[in-house]
Amino acid sequence: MTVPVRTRFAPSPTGYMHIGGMRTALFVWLWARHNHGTFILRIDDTDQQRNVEAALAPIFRAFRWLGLNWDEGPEVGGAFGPYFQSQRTHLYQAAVEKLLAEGKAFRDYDAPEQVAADRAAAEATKQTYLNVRRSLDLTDSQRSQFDEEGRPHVVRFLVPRDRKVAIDDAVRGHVEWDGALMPDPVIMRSNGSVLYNFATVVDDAQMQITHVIRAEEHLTNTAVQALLHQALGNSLPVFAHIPFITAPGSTKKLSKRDVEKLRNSPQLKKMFDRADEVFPQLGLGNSTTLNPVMVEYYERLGYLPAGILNGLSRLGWSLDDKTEILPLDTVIENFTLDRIVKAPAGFDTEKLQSYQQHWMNQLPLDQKIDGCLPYLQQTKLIADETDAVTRAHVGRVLAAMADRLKVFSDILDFKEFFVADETMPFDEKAFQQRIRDAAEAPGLLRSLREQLATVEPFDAPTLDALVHRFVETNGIKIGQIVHALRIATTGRAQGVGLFDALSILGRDRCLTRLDRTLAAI
RNA sequence: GGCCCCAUCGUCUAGAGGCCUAGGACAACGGAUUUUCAGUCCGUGAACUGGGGUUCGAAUCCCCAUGGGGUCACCA
Repeated sequence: MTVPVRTRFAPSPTGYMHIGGMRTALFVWLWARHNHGTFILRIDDTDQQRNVEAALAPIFRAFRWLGLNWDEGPEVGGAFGPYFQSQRTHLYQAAVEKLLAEGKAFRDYDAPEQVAADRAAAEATKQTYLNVRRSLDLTDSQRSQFDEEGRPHVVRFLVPRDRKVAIDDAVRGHVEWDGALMPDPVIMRSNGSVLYNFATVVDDAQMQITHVIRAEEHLTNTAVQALLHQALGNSLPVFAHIPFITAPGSTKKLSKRDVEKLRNSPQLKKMFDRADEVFPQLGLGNSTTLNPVMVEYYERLGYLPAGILNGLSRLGWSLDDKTEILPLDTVIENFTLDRIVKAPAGFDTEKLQSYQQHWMNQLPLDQKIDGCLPYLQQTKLIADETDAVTRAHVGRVLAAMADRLKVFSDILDFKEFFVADETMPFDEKAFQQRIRDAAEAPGLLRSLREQLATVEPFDAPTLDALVHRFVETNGIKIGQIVHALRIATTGRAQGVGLFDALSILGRDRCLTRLDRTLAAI
């Protein structure tokens, strides 16, 4: 009989979802889905923050955005709740009592200063620090006296120092530690609350977690946790420690602080700059409020879940020797723990970008429109109420943009199709170079304007033919007119295909803009 | 420093003794296409950390060294 797989991800309410944490969560989720098992979300809020709800919102938001649904946890409930550690104290208390009663844990009355001194002494002599078990030698009367005095104490788990602990990690293989080298960990504070390392063990057992999949930094904790499970009479879950993600161009774990330090690295600079360009327009702050370690950065910039998921899946995992493009279904079907790479993976934002581009290019036009409309609305480039005409216009712009749309917010780089003709800004430098400084440009534009006024129909192929004929008739090179025409009608030196741009704008708007240009020379 | 983990192109990775004169992707570089930009197509350069074993044969197994990293709280 095989036991149904139950996995969990246990975030603490930090106020944002870390992209590396998201990768871990994805792997945990993937393993559950691959096995048709259960994925549980459990909130590690043992250190009682003030505003758990607000700090949790971005985390739930990230899961929802990527479509990583949880089967048990906050908001959905489940048979093993509550799913907030802060509401499970009775379970922890009971477990502590049990260990105490069985002599597997003890009350430690040593003052914190005493413990610190012990530690310092060990360090001074370069010895492995082991807590001194003074309280174990207390007589019963001394102990009851201490309790009567209300002397503060912690509860420590009594590590069996005469043996080793070992686990068979699903990604790292056999790992073992020597109990003789492990200090007795505090499992309950003097205020009666328990520590994470202990709560996790109690929760994993009570929630019948079969696979503890988490980041590598927890590997060391596992020694204590395995011992604790044994002491509590639990069977051991399968552990799988996946490597963390390193910051781009670094060998160190990707952290929020790290990324701030790297904001001027070649790779990340673009990401920060883009945030500073786009987020202010949307009223979302800037690269300080939302940076590339946060999942929300990608969501707000208009990345696709498929792109992020593909990128995250390939960070420390691969299907085979050549498949890069992976729809989620394919990953679910093929995801196994033994294919997780043991070494840390560098977070490569450019590769992420390439997955994103692929998935964006796959997206049907209609969905591109849906994705872009909110950006145009939030920046007042179009009205909040979109009618069919607006929708069609956005569709034409997007069709012309083609591969130029990498993320939805890129639509904001093509404002020329949405701003009023009378106030459309001109790129001054380009205007100077291609129109004012190009001796023949004004005359050519004037004469071309006459032909544009009457040409029928006003569509891209016709305009294309018209301009080429114009070039021939006037004995000029095409470069002598297209640049000027582009700047005159769109205000910019770059953009979509010129004739697409003209036809999208339509005759009237083109003429108006041309007139403005001619008047500005 | 103790304990633990890790080690293939710049980066993500394939590789579980002969299929490897080490494959793919991103990035880089060169060329082609082009009215700009984006793209597309073709091509180029680029790696098994070092040293010992084991073996007929090692990127693959073992040992040592080196390097990188994680962790050592009444944080999670």
